[in-house]
Amino acid sequence: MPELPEVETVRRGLEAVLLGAQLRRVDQRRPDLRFPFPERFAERLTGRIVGALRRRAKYLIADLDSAESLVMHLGMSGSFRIEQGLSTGPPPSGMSTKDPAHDHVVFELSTGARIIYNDPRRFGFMLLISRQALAAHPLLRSAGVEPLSDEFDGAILAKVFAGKRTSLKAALLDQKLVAGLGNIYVCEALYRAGLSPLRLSTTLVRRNGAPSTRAMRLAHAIREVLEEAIAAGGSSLRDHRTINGGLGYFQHNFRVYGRADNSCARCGGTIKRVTQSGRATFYCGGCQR
DNA sequence: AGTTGCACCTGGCTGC
DNA sequence: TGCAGCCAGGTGCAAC
Repeated sequence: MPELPEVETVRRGLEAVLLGAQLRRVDQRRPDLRFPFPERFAERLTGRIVGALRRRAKYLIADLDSAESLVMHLGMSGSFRIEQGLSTGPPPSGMSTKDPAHDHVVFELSTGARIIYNDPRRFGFMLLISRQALAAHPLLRSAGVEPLSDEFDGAILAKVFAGKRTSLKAALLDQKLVAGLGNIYVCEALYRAGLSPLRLSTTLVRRNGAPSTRAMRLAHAIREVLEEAIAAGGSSLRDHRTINGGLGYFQHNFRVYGRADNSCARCGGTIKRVTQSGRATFYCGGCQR
């Protein structure tokens, strides 16, 4: 599930129930996810009030009234769901009852709602970082430009691509260059921009460092695909769902991802699947150059 | 220093 | 039906 649009969708869903709420009880059900939980994790959270829920790159950041922030990453398979107080009996039809074996953290709120973090593969993690140290923390400090920020444009892309020896695919997946893109949205953005994922990233930079028109096209495509995905509630692959148990819809708008051997809607060419640095890349050999 | 490949983990799907 | 093998949204780190 979780690239930028999915994390943003989760943020919006959680914000609605979390903002201003007190964490009445925190149930940490195992010692670690990808990393060990922080020392006295539940204790440091219990009684705290959430003042803001932000996103930076693929991280969710909950600012607490204790001068610490809870930083969360969903990894590959992490998800949250919200249960309102009365959770006895069967769930409403159409809502998933995720397997409780992978419910690793349960936050009980003063409002009676429960927020449950589920993560089968346990590639996600949670950290507690003092707000003062937050900006300087390696995870956040090294994160690249936010693709939905005002400053994001072709010129920024040209700047971060300059001197790189890698393909566009690898460069866009590098969180230190552009924050929040993952395998799906990199494939989709490159398709929309008509650029081959195999192309060297430096070919989007003019000799004087200025962005080429390709760089501007790519910046536009990235912003567009992310905004559309967020508007659709993100993508729901496999069993991933939004906070309320509903599905995101953007997966129906994939134009190349997961569509190997289908024909391209733009040029009629055949969509290819290749492997780049160990990950599947989908693109149209006909119209992506 | 910059890049690539592997490891981390579980579950779902495919094909024999 | 059973099961081995492969694949998956991410990312840190070891190895070139």
